[in-house]
Parts: sequence; C-alpha cells; structure tokens
Amino acid sequence: MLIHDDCLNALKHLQPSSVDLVYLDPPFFTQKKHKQRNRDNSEEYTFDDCWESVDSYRHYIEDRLKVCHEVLRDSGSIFLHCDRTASHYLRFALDRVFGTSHFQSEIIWSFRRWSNAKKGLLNSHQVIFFYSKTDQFKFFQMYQSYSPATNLDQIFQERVRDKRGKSAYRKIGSKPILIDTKKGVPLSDVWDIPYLNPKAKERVGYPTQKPIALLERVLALATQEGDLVFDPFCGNGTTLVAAKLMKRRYFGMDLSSKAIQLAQHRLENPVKTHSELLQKGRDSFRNQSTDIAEFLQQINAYPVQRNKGIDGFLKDGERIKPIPVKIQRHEESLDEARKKLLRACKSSDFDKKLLISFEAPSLSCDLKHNFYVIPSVLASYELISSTLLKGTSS
Amino acid sequence: MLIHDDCLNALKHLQPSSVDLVYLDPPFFTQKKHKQRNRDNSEEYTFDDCWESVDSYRHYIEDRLKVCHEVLRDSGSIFLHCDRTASHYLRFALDRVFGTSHFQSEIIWSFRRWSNAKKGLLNSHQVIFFYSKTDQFKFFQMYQSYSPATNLDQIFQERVRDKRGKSAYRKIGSKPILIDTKKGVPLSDVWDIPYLNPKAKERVGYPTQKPIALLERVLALATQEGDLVFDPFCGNGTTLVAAKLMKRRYFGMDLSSKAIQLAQHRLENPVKTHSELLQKGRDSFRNQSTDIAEFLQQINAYPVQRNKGIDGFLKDGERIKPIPVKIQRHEESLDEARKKLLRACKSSDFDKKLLISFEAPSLSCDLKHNFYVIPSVLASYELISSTLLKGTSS
DNA sequence: TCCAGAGATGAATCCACCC
DNA sequence: GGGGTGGATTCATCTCTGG
Repeated sequence: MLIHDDCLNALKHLQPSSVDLVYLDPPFFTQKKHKQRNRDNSEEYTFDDCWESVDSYRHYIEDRLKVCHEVLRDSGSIFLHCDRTASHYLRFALDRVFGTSHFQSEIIWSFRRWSNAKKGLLNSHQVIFFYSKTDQFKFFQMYQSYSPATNLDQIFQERVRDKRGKSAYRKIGSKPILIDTKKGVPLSDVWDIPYLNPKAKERVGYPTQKPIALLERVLALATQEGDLVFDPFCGNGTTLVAAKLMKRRYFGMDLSSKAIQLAQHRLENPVKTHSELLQKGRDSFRNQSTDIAEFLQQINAYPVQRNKGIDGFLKDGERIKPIPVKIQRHEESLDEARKKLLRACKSSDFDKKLLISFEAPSLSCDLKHNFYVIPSVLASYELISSTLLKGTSS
Repeated sequence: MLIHDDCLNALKHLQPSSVDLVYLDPPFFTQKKHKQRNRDNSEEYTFDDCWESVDSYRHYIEDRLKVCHEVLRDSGSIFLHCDRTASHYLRFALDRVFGTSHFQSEIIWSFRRWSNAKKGLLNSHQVIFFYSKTDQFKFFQMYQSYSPATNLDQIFQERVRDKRGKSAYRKIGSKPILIDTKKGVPLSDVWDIPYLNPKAKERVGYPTQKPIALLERVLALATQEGDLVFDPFCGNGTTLVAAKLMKRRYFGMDLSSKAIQLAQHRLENPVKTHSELLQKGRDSFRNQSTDIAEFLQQINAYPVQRNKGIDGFLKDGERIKPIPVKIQRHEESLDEARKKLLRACKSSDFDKKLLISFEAPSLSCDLKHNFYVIPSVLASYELISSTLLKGTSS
C-alpha cells in the first residue's frame, strides 16, 4: 500500500499497534536541496532538506516518531537511518519517544566509496539506530562466519572450569571432547554492505537510494513472513520492494507524488541487482594466494585482483607509466605465463612488462616487446628498480 | 610528563595554545564500577563510572572539554573516544565547546569480539569524534589500498571530460593513456583494528586498555614529530606510549595514582605487541584459494584456515561430533594428503574423517580408521550426507 | 518487582611448545 | 631451528538468581 501524504497522518490509514517494523530514512538536516536525474534524463527527483533551525527539525522528527511509536505493535521495532550530520539529534528524539532502555543497537552501515580526496577522512559509513517498543521484541538472530584468524579446532572442544575457577578443556585421557557444530558468530553491529553501484540496474535515479541488501538484512532480523512493514519516508520505495520480495506486507508514505509514482512502478517490476559483490562479499574477488601477495609486496608492487594476466603494477613515483607484473604459477608453463601477460597488455600502451618466473634460468629481456623475465629466486626490489625503473620513458 | 590530578586543573601545568592534539577516553556513563586485575594478580585497578544524573555527567565532561579547547593550538585537533551509551551527549558537548562547523569526522573503531550471545546484535565498535579547533588544522592524509573489487587497470587510465561534461577515458587511437601510479584510496572513517588480545604482552591489566595501533593512527593523522600530545584521562597511558614511540612530546593526567604509577612504568619499558594480525591484516590468515573455499561451500562445510591437514568441518546440526575434511592439492600425492589429514586428527577423537581426492578412482572407506575417500568429481552434499552423516554415532 | 552481584559464557587472538 | 598448531586467556560482557 502506498499513500501520498505526510506520515504525520499515518493514523488515518493504519490501526494503532498494527505494525511490526518501522524503517525510516528521514531528511538528514544537511541544509541542502537534493536532486538527481533518472536514467534517461526524462525526470528529475528532488527533495528539500532545508530547515529554519535545528529545533524545527527536531520537532518535525519527534512528532513523526510519536506516530511511529503509536502504530507499532508491542513486539515491534524501529530502525532509523541517519547520516553523521544530525545523528545525535535523532538519537535524542528516539530516547525521548521510545525510552533510553529500549535502545538496542547503533548499527554502522559501512561501505566503500570513491571520492576525490578532501582534507580529512573519507566518510564511508552511515548509522542506523535500532530501538524496540518494549523489552519483548521480535528478533531473529543471524550468524556470520568465524574470523579467519580463529582457531576453529579449539572452538569445537568442550570446556569446564577447574577447582580454581579457571577454564580448561575437558578431556578423556589425552583427547579433548568434541561438541556439536556451532552456528557461527552472532551478527555484529558493523555491516559491510556495498553501496549501490552507480551503474546498478537497481538504481532508479532517486537521491539517497539504499541497496535492497541492506533492507533485507533489517527485515530478516526483525520480521517474519506476513508481518507489516511501515516506511514513513518511503521515497523510491526500496524498503517496500525488499518487503515484497521477502513476502512481508508493506505500507509506505511520502510527501512527493513523484516518489510515490516511482515506488509504485518499482513495486510492479522489482529489480534487484544480481551483484557478485553483494552475494559473495568483497573477498571473493581476492584470487591471489598469500604467497603471491607477499611476493608482490617484496618487490614493492600493487596487487591487482581481477586479471588473469596481470598480478600487479610496480610502484614508483618517478615513472609516468605503471609496469605490469605477472608471477608465473606452478601450474603454468613459462610460455603460457608469457602469453597471458602479453594478452592482458594488448589493449594498453604499457611500455615495459615484467614476468617473474620460477623456471627461467637467468634474467632475460626481449627488447622488441620490452618484455623482461626475471627468475623468482633473483627477484628483489633493488634488482627490479635498477633494471626496469631507471631508464624512464615518459 | 605525567601529573596525578584532575584535568580540570590542566592550566596549572600547561600553557594555553600549546597542545597539538588532545586524545581523551573519558568515562562512558555506564553507571558501573570497572575493575581488572593485572597479570600476576598483585594489583587491582578500578575506576568509577557512576553518576547522579545525565546532567551531572554532561557538565563534568563539558567543563573539561573547555579546558582542552583552551590548551589547544589553533592548528590543533581533539579526538574523543566514546562508546554507544552516551555518544550523543558527548557530541552535543563537543558541538557546544568546539562549534558544529569544526566537526570533522565520526570515526568508527570496529573490531571482532568474543562474548556470549545476547538477544540482538553483537556490539563490536566504538566511536571516536574528531573536531578541530579552527578550519586551519594539521592533517596528514593517509591512504589505504584499493578494494579487491576495484578494477585497477581502469584506475590507471587517464580521464578527460567530453563536450557534454561527461567523463571519458582519453585514448590515442584505440588505446587508453596510462597515468602515474596512484597512492591508493584516502583513509576511510571506519577503522578495523583488532581489539587488544587477552594474552597480548601489551596488556597491563588496566580496564579498557586500547591498542597502541589505534593511537598510532590518530597521532599519524594529526601530529608531526616533536608535537605535544595531551591525554586528560590517560589511565594506563597507552596514548603516551604511542606518542613516545612516535617521537611526540606527551602530557598525561589522571585522577588515580595507581594509573599514573602504571603509566610511568609503561613509559619506561614500552611494550608493543608485534602482531601479525595488526601488521598484515586479518586476511593474511586466509590461506585457502577461492577454489577450495567454493568447494567447501558446495559440500556445506565450514572452512578452517590455520591447519595444513584439515580444510574444513562438515556442517550438520544432528551430529554430535564434527567431521574433518581435507581436499587434496594438486601438488600433493594421495598418500601425502592422507597422512596430513591423519596427523591433524591425531590428538582429537573425531570418529570419521573425509578426504576429497582428484586422483582416487572411486569412493573408498577404511573402516579401521573410519577414513573415507571420495573422488572430487563425485563429491556433492547429497552423496556425503548419505554416506557419512546418516549413521550418527554420538 | 527491581536491582545488585554472582555465575556462565564463547571466540579472537597471541604465545609457546613441539615437531 | 623455524614454521605450524594446540592452548590459555579475556570480558566499558550477558544472564540469572535471590533478597
């Protein structure tokens, strides 16, 4: 259900104590007008985030939070999305409306972002406050995998306390007792979820669009199938799309009729980016074994992850053009490795190329292609820099 | 320099406008008494974090922030460490004393933690607010490496704007032009720095001890050699130790004489954990190639990272004991793989073991050792679960 | 019914020992 | 002797009990 109205009037359309989850992404008090054009430039979406004063902003928010509180069931929760500009005001308002003791989590949505360097740190997170209406709230624990540094062997061993109260592993004879497989680590409050890619199909051109994956996680934590989800500032309707995909009922409101139209349209044809990054996580792109990574570090090169022919680029401030490096794999012949590197370089104008080989007998150089081969046993930053980096061609 | 006194009196010891960086880690308004014993149980360190009301806490902090503001140079900055309990109050205080426009960053210190599960998300971050005294503040940009998902090839291509103002890659003929090597991505405001390990030598037994690595990053961002660093709640003196190691001058105050003694002692013998984790990052423990990881996922097994003989454990809720799995590598013979798995299992009472082999001709089972070998071409969750997981022994 | 304090808990990490 | 792996330790915890 979608209503074009101020959410202050939500009670005209919703029963009190009927909603299981409120997710809202209100204006952030940026004091700016936000605009963005859609894909074919035919429409411009805007919203206004300018206020007379902090106080008027605070009142505006607090009044609407009160309505949210009223429509929520006792077992319900609210997730409030904010950026750093006014997060403290928003949390204050939540404390007042929901009560300090119903604060559950400060969720950090962390993402990687491309941006020009400014003075200072690159802002790459937003905050989601999670409050429950009462102490008895719906919550479905999720688990994440153990850290790679964890000693899993040991985690599976049963423990007891000895007489002095120290913990020890229970053993029969010399062998420890194994216990049932564990589920993993409870989900942390720092969520690394990629930002909606500028080219993602999921994008509809509305400002501040959130990835569906983020909303899916929120819905999975606090609702079941059939539950009612309410988004009082629904905008382009990401929350509602996520709800629809996950078989929750949904109700959205927005002051902009264009937003409502857009959301309506999205709900009829929900598109979710099938992104490998979103599904498998950033690390799935890491295809280098640690050996290779260490080798690259040794010769002072940047690692490159998504290229079969190039493993890294040599770092050197004085050179204008980077030099691609490939490290021969044990399952590759020297000639195969050579071909892969050349193929990968075909479409660019690298002037020199470097192959590190474990089977080449000595340093060699094919001057026609400016192709250097260095045996891995000799490879060092010093040798490389004296051979390749000195004769700079710009 | 270390002074045993309330930092409200800092001006007795410090000139106004003399300090380059203030880092503080004040009480968090947890309304609890915090204690911890040191390594050999000879000393107990405590501090009190109980307050009459939020207001008294707020005043306490605000008064001390005013002193910090006064001792700071115009080019100086303040980093205020807080947890989620009262971060909004602290930020209000900073806004009032330093001015909203001097807010620079909300830094998220994120870590992995071990704690028993509760209803809700596992709290695993703390917040550091970064404010500058003026707009002209010292800041030394740091860079981190590109995300593995980044297409580095493309980053190195020069870009220009076309007539319509859209950016495009500059090409000569069909080949893109390569530009100078880049420095990396500007440091983000989400910092993943491991929590101080329970067994770390760096630990001195004082509650809430922060890792030196965290402080080093703060100091590197906002100070140079010789600069003066002030910690008004220095506790065990981590900030000062970091300052000393980085050749900054330092000044610490604390209300507890035990803390001052401890800090003094630490400064005389600064110990910093030489941690592989801190140096190389968590991913250095990941020694599995993506192929192996995908294979494990396919057969529904937990990956194990730190073991030459065991690559994973089969997941199954109904079984009592986990079953270790090894996947034969191409550079290993079947017999080597077999031996490695058996050796790794020696000290535990696993009842079944599974080896996935690319050279075994067919499924085989050594009943004496309960050792199963499955050819990799046949390996699937269905086969494995019907062969190994059904006949449960508890 | 609420609060304080005791008791149970669990995985991430460094360390030290062992081949 | 040096890399690998088992073991110990911890709680700006979390939960439960009893007064």
